[in-house]
Amino acid sequence: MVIRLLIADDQALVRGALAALLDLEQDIDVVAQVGRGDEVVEAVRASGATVALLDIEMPGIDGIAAAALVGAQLPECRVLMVTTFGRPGYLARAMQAGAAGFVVKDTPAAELADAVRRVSMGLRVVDLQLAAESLAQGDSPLTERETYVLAAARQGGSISDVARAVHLSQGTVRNHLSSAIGKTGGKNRADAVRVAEERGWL
Amino acid sequence: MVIRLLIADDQALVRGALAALLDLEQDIDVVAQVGRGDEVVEAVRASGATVALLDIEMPGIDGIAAAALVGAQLPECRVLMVTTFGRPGYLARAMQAGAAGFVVKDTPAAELADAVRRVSMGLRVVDLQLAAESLAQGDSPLTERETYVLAAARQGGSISDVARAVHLSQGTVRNHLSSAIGKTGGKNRADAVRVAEERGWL
DNA sequence: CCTTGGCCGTGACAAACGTCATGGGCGAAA
DNA sequence: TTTCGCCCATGACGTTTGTCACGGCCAAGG
Repeated sequence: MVIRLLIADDQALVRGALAALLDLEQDIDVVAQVGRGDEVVEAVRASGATVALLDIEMPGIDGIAAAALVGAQLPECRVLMVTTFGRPGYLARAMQAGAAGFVVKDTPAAELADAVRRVSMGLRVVDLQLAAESLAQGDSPLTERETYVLAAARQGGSISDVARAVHLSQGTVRNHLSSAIGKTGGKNRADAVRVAEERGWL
Repeated sequence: MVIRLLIADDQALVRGALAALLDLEQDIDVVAQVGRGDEVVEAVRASGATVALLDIEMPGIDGIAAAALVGAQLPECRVLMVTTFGRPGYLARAMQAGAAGFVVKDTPAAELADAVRRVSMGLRVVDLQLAAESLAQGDSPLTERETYVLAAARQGGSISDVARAVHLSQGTVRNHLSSAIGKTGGKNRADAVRVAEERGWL
């Protein structure tokens, strides 16, 4: 049985290169390519793909959200996440969203086709080290609003800027940020943002 | 004449995929692949590559520094930079380092082989829009120490942390940072870091 | 020669920031 | 029902930060 594969990555060069790489395999057909997260579901439907290879960083919606949509609407299509950043939080969120596998972009190219095959057969594919880190670190301790406020503070504006952006009082914003700083162990707002990004909590 | 190509990218998956893509072309032979900047020169020498495809973000030394080394030691090998981030400052620095071309990773895959061929023939390949931005923005207005201090402040520590790291007085650090904030147009230290990174001034 | 500009430092001041205590409203769990 | 945690807000506090004015050192260039 030949695998019908969809590739989603925002970088056209990488997308095309991955397609070229995987098209060399006899048992894999690249039947669709998209560059935005919000085009994934429609493309899977139209192409009848049986496996979707999704990058996380994408315009529109990110790959994790796209994976959740695919899982909900087209469960016969299995999802393999592939991403640049091996952040443990990403793995956890991707699995929660129903992804069947998770591969980072610095795994050898030769293993990718195997990962696709395994996912296609219903197996799970995960990076062991990443899984360990993910377990060790656990879920995000950040509250919904804390995450939201921290994300809004990412661009680097003053408290009042953030407050305007999220429609909250300045005091409330400061409280949420203070709490986020405490939970991340950072010494700054900027530091907290950095840590949270690293952990995949944003 | 067949083109002997070296590919340097820290992400094995991308590296292999690009190799697969370009190996499909009759007039291109991928003769070497490396994952670190500091292995580029030796690999070019050993493989006799005539064109080097270099990513910028790499461990060891970055692609720009590697391009400078190749230009100095093996001028018969032309360099084509390929990078994720289309930062004008990167383009400027890459060209100063002797690169013959500059491609961002969201150009269509079909154009990459052409870019390689043009570079191989001695032509220059640059993204027009990026070149315009680069000219409009000009060189970094930041002073050497300002750049240094700003880079040290990147990790997100307090003034005293930065001061310790760069062996300067706290007051001096604040002056340099203030100046950098003014020149970047940022409203924060964090904001200034963000802007400077975007522009490729770090 | 003298001016210019980068570099380093000090001191002072206003604004922004991080922390804390406090309090009310709300939904979920015990 | 009561408790608990999250959410929102306020006010107060001490600290950090950003800005400015000022002075001294030094190398490059008019």
